[in-house]
Amino acid sequence: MSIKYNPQKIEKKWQNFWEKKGFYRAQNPAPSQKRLGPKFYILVEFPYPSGDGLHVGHVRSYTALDAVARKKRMQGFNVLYPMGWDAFGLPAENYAIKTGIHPSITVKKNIANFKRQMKSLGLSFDWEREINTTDPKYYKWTQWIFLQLFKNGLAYKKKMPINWCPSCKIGLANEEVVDGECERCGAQATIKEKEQWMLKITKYADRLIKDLDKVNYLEKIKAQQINWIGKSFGTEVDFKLEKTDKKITVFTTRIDTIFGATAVVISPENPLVQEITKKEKETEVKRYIKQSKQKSEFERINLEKTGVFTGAYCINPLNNEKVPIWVGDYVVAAYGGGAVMMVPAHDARDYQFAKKYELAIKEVVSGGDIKKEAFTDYGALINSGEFDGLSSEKAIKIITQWLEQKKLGRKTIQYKLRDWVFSRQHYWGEPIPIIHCKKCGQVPVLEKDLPVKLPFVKKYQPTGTGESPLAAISSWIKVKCPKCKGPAKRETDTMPNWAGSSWYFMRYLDPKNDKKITDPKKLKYWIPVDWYNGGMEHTTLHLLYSRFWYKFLYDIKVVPQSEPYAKRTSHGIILAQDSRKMSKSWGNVINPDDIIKQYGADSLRLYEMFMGPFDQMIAWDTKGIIGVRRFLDRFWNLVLSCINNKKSNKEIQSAFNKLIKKITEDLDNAKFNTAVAAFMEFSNLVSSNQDKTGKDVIEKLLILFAPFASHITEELWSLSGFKKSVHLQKWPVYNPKLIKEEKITLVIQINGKVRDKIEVAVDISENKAKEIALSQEKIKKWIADKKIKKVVFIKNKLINIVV
RNA sequence: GCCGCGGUGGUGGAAUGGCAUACACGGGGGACUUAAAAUCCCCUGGCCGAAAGGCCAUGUGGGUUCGACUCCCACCCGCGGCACCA
Repeated sequence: MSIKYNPQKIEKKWQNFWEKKGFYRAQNPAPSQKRLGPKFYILVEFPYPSGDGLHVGHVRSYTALDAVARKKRMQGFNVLYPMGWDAFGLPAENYAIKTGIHPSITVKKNIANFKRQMKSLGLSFDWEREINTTDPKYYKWTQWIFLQLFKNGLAYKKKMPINWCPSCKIGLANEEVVDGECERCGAQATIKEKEQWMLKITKYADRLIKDLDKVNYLEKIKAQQINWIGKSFGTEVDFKLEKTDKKITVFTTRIDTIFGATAVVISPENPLVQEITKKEKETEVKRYIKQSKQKSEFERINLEKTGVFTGAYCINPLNNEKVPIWVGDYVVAAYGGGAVMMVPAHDARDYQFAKKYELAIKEVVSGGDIKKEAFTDYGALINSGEFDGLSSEKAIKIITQWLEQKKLGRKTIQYKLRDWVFSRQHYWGEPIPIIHCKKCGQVPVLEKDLPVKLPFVKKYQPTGTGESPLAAISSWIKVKCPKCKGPAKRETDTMPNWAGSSWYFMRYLDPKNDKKITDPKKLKYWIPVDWYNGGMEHTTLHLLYSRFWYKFLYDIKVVPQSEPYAKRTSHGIILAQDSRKMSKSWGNVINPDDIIKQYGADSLRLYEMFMGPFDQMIAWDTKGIIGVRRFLDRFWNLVLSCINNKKSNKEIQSAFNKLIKKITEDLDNAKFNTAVAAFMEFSNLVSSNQDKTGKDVIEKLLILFAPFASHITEELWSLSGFKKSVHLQKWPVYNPKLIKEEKITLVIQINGKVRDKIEVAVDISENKAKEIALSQEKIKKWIADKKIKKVVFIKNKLINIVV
């Protein structure tokens, strides 16, 4: 064995070679390129280029899908596998506050590092299409989409509670609030009302659920999205206020229990509170509302349910009973109108509330023991007048119809999904392209004036008023109103992190187009993304947001389909060796650079695919990577010792054809771990049959293995004397004839237990098999003088003799 | 509480109705070496047995089936998501 496997020596060489040759550039369709082959668009989530560099979790997703991309190219597909940078975000801004270094400089540095790391892994990204969300040429189009949303009435401003740190005097993003405290200074975070830009995602709630039928996402992803949107069918009922024409409308999914409603409870935020509260109760109610405003989210949810009587009453439309109206902060303001009917006998929360305030508990559905606890199941109605005896299911239908006829209620659908809070009071984000004019109101920036560039500032410190740092740059703020040319002011809020990533997959198709967001022809050719992989944590935010934007773009005829991603998978996170999360503070972070340096990129790639099922969480184990490296060493020697042999024998050929089948299928099904295991298994077979394995199989084996270990295969391929890259070879196709066995091992069972195995010709008949089986010494012993009751024969698998 | 996923050797895991424990790690033994590392070869679920062989074992308890890790029912445990959503 003359040459030794030395990844450090060969990997860089081939990475440079591939880059120079431009193998991985996707071809856009043009009239002259008729024979491009079918397209295949593979997308992995682009990273936020943090100062910490690439995480082994990124590597897991990128290398697995890199293997898929490489295989698809070899199968003749025109593959697009792009990469870019989701570079707006708080860490860069916080770093700027600390050091005064502009975020764009930090980001540039981090991107260079990420890119170097990705290249050192031998990933086949098409770097010609690299995008960066903080590039004005990119965010011009993010702003453009916002303008379309605004013009179509889907972007609006509304007073919303935001997290506020009274010590830093700054609005906090949800992720900056840890256990109710400000992440920076540890002060108790409070709530502050502020005007916020909102996007009307709720308008798309139903379609976002329904269209999941059209796509191939992992079931758990679909389930989580459906859950998050939270569609529920129910009834709205109007409770007339006593002695007025006003009414309170409540939402319920259990209209069958309305005869048991002993109070109506409205949330403290409900504007009706002021209107209805009786004089004598005013101080008490005001005090209560003030108190609940000071409560943290945690307190509101976990402490005892509380409330206060307003002194007012309304009328239950079913039985005309007088029902007291209470204010309670356990009622969610933003859901179902912020008002509920309280049915203590049949709702656990209402039961608790009623016990505390000694309100009546009236049983109207039989089946439980309401002295002990609320009965929340369906049952037969009692104490419900003309509806007595009906089942809950029927009563829900009939009572709703009754209400509809009398115009006192209606069937309705509620969603848990809320509109998307789209404003951030931060510097490092896309400026929202709106101009405020005293005369004309909110005026969109003219499209020809896009992008609204983020101005350079000297101070990134928060302003203390809750406005973004942009509010301090008067020269930037002062503009002419595009409509009336009068003096006006720019919007100073910026967009959230999620903005740039909500449409980035479109820009890869046409990254340099400055006339259009993307050429429609290219959209038509490439979209949908054929396979999108990313983290489970993005299911309910990024994935949903981007589907929403895409559907909107479809509605305004910018894109040709209504769903952007045909298939979505998710990789499990990689924990540290100690099974905790990798974190700098724990000191258990694995840096891909170190692994590559020590074991080579191919070992890292292969290990991350081999470590366990792709979608499952798993702990890092450095022992495992040593095992993979050992395998590569053996593989190297094996190839070199067999590559000049003549022809493989039947057994090897048959095993190899099975391997082709397995690898092809496993890659399509994201079963990377078993694919790698199959390579190991086949190598073990070759290892003990070296003289029977020839170049016919070895050459194809290199091709088959190239998507996984892209460097070692390229080196061995070239050592074998080939000039053209292994990655430009055709993907092997298995020969069904060679896969078919001539002989099989037939399992003989007695009463379902394996007692013997025999080698027989394939497709042996039942009678023949039975004859042979019964003649086996071992089997004779088991049967002895017992009577054979039944014989089950499964062709080419087993024969089971029941005695 | 609701939704989803999972529970298999000492460890990561394989097998979705038909040979349980592939592949790898770790462990044990041997070869090579003055020695060690590396490498190579053999063994490695538990129990009984000298061996042949047998019995037991896929979270627990039932069921369906000639046959169950796999399907059905009930339960226990772990993980992830949502959660005062009426």
